[in-house]
Amino acid sequence: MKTNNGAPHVASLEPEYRGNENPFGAGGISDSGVDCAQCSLRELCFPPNLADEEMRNIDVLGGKRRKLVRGQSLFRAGYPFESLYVVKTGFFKTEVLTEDGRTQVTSFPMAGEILGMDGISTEAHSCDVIALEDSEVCLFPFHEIEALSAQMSALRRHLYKILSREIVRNQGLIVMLGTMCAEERVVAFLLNLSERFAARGYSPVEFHLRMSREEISSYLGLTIETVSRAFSHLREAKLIDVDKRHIHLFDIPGLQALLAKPAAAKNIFQ
Amino acid sequence: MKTNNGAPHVASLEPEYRGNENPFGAGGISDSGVDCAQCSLRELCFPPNLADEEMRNIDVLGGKRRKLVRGQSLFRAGYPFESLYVVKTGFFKTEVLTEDGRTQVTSFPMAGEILGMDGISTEAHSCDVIALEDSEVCLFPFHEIEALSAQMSALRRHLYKILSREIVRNQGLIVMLGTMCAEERVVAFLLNLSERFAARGYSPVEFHLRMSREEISSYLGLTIETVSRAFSHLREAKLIDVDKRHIHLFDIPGLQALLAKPAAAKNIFQ
DNA sequence: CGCAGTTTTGATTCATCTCAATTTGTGTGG
DNA sequence: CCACACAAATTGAGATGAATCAAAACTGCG
Repeated sequence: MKTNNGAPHVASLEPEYRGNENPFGAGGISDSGVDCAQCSLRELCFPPNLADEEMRNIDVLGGKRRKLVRGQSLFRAGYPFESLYVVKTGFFKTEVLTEDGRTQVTSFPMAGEILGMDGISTEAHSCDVIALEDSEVCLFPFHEIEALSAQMSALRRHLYKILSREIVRNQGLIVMLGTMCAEERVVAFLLNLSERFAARGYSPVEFHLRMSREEISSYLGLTIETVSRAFSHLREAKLIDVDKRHIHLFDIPGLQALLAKPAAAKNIFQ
Repeated sequence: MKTNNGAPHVASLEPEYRGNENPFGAGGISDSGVDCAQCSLRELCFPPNLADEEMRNIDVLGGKRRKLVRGQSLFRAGYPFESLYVVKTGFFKTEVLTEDGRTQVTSFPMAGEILGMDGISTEAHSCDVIALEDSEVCLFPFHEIEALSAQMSALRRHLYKILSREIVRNQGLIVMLGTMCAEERVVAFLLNLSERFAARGYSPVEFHLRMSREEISSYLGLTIETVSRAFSHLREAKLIDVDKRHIHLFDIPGLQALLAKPAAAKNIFQ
């Protein structure tokens, strides 16, 4: 985890690939002899310590990729579930839609994160996934993963863990929405992005937001104006600098401290 | 799904079992030759259409049960993950605890629902599970399930689906917390309980709350007072009757209608 | 350069929280 | 069985944080 403090190095997950406007279907899928064993995201996609032979199985599995242009959807709610996806480059949002017409952004997946797990349950997706910038995903047809997981216990356990990790991640979001005030939510959001950039070798203190205020506010269960005011207030407090979508965190411990004094002080006596 | 409308039949999930005050450890686990094939919860626990032979495998797996008295914890955050559990009788709450000392109830599991899936990811639990009344769970040591799932594709797929279903369930909670106002949350909570009682053959219109107002308000991200006022308001509107923990839903379509007109009307133009 | 969309900022309203008091329910011991 | 204390739930009044409404500033794009 290098930090790149100071230097004007902005975290950049700019897409390596361009073009491909095909909005749907199998279009946009390439099969370009991908080598998962060499992939820098390997430890995010797969269980550690695989034997060479096992890794070859996975190469067969993960031979396909799909490119998406900004704004394009990877899948939408109701689409039949076919694959899991790993973000190779770029940035996405997932948006949940309910029967009664409500909509909420529930995550902002980035490189190495897995998409599509919602679909396993009913064999249809329950959310939209949309690229926030030109992006690329690796495609893993689920029936193939599933079959391979019969023989490869490491893969099977990894799948169980990935699904469970998503459950725990969502629990964190639930607690945020249920217990934090507006400014705390914004801080939690920034610190979460910071950590995830850091884990990928980018600066945890300076980065570019790929999502609009609207998308942030949806994710945080707030209005655009409240998010904007929270940013301004944090800037006045010299904790961050915000210039449009460019974020600079001046004082991460200070930001963390804002989260550490919750109204849940009552719990001390439990 | 029988409805039992009208009749003064109150949903009763009273425990069949009593006693056993052992607060922890292996205490309270019985091995009483359970027969999963005959269990009325079978279709909730296991994949459908298992061959007899496969069902015998599962019987071996699920031979253990654990009884809990009201207030006792099945596990707590930080405990090493060992088993998945299925609620046999009774009622629970799951409570998530964050590093910064926040707490929130995230579900109220009842008969047939599965507990412990949060632990797979890190091999330690991330929440507390506490019995709201004297209860009993069936115990499935995860390493045994996991091993059996190598041979039994139906079980393996069922596990993937169960984990995915929990992800989707949490998404619903996220949208509720992110988009609904206080009264809507309370209505959503009541309708959710109603459906789950109905699915178990109990009355969907008349039931007893096992949880306190405090626990409800934590789950809904509100204060006790706001929940209480919402109950009173719904009673004044003749949609429900509330008497302490006894709930009677007079007008389910009317309640559903309260959820159908969200602030997300703006989305019409997207 | 101008126009549409996005973001910020300000003024006001409103929903929910907070604080406080009352009611109701529950358990205990005389 | 009743009196009492204690906990849970309701209700009211007032404070406040976030939403809403409105306008200005900024950005990007043709």
